[in-house]
Amino acid sequence: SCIPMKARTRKEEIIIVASRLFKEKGYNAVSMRDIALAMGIKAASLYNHIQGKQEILSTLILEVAQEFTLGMNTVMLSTATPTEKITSVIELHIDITVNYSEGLAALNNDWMHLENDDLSDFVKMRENYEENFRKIIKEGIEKEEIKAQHPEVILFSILSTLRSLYVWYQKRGKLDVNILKKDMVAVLLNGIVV
Amino acid sequence: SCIPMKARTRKEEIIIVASRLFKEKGYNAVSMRDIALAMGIKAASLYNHIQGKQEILSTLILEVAQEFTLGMNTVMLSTATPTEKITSVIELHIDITVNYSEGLAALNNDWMHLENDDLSDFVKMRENYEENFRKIIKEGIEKEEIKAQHPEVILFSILSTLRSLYVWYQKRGKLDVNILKKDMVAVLLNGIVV
DNA sequence: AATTCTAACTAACAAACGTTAGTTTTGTTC
DNA sequence: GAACAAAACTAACGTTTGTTAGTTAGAATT
Repeated sequence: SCIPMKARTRKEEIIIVASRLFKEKGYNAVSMRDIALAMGIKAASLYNHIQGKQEILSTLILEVAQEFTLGMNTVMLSTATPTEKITSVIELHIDITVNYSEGLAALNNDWMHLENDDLSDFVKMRENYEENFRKIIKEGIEKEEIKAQHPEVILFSILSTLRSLYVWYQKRGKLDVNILKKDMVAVLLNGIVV
Repeated sequence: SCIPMKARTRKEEIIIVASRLFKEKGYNAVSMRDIALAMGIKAASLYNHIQGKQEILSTLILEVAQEFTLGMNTVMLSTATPTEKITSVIELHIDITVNYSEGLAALNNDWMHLENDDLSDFVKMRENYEENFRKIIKEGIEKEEIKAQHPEVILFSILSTLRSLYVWYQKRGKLDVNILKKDMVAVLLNGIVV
């Protein structure tokens, strides 16, 4: 019933299967026995490959979080204009949505169930990411590329649209990525009214 | 430690306290003992006032869902232009965000943990709501008030921004509602670039 | 003063939880 | 075919879960 996809080790297989269940029901509503059942094995067997339930969650989330951090750093180091940078960030989000759909769901919905260093690391990465985005917008306002009003509302509006994208992307059955990128940039930057 | 707010019955008090916990940790991560502790009583005592954990969730979510349905119906029956209707829907979301912040969190994050009729009722209301929103946008395109491209992207973009609003609203410490409405409408309708 | 109602309590339940220990099966390498 | 590692198994553990049953203290009503 399950397509293991690109898993190379048994551990990765477990994480992929678990992430699919997490996406539908949330971390706390999925038991180790649920994951084992979806793998076709017993719950105890999972522990031959992973340390525990927490490890699945943190592996899943921190992998995606690092992808975001890496992408954002690349954008920040570029010499592009603010508008181009925003476009790049939008495209970054869409790329990650397409490639890490399940991990993204866990990142969005279950990050608060991370523990200890994993939790604080994640929160730090998230704050850093938002701060970089904020810088881009402010730079855009200074260079008069972006409207000089409500930078926080702009930041929030773009970010929450991008963060919800993973829900929508699969509901609308796998659109062409490049078309999606163009459309999203058009709507988010230029608005809606004629 | 808890401010009971506008609770009129003991049952409403429990639901308010529970909703605060749900908002932070999610439905499945909050136990009846957690709720009882926050109320300053024992878990078993909760059952003098409510039927079970599920009732808390469904009361919470369906109350807010009905608020949305009611508001949307009012908008649909009005003779306003499509742009005005979208503005009204944005304002509706902000009003509900301000007044039902905790219930909105449950609606967004834990609706899939509803059971039986509650679940199917909710899904139906949600689909209906989206369909009405879609009609408004299409009407706006026909009357050439709204850009004729990517109606689904427009729908998704506005909706996910509005749905995430409850997170932002409290993080940015209680902004003035009327200013927030104006800013949101400006950003969502007119876009970002100059 | 007796009764009823409300809302708390203690005690316990069966089920499900994450996890551990020790054992057996399976497939590969010498 | 013996030895080995990988990956499954059974059985059980101590907790926590939502919930039920029966009881009790205090306030309101009769």
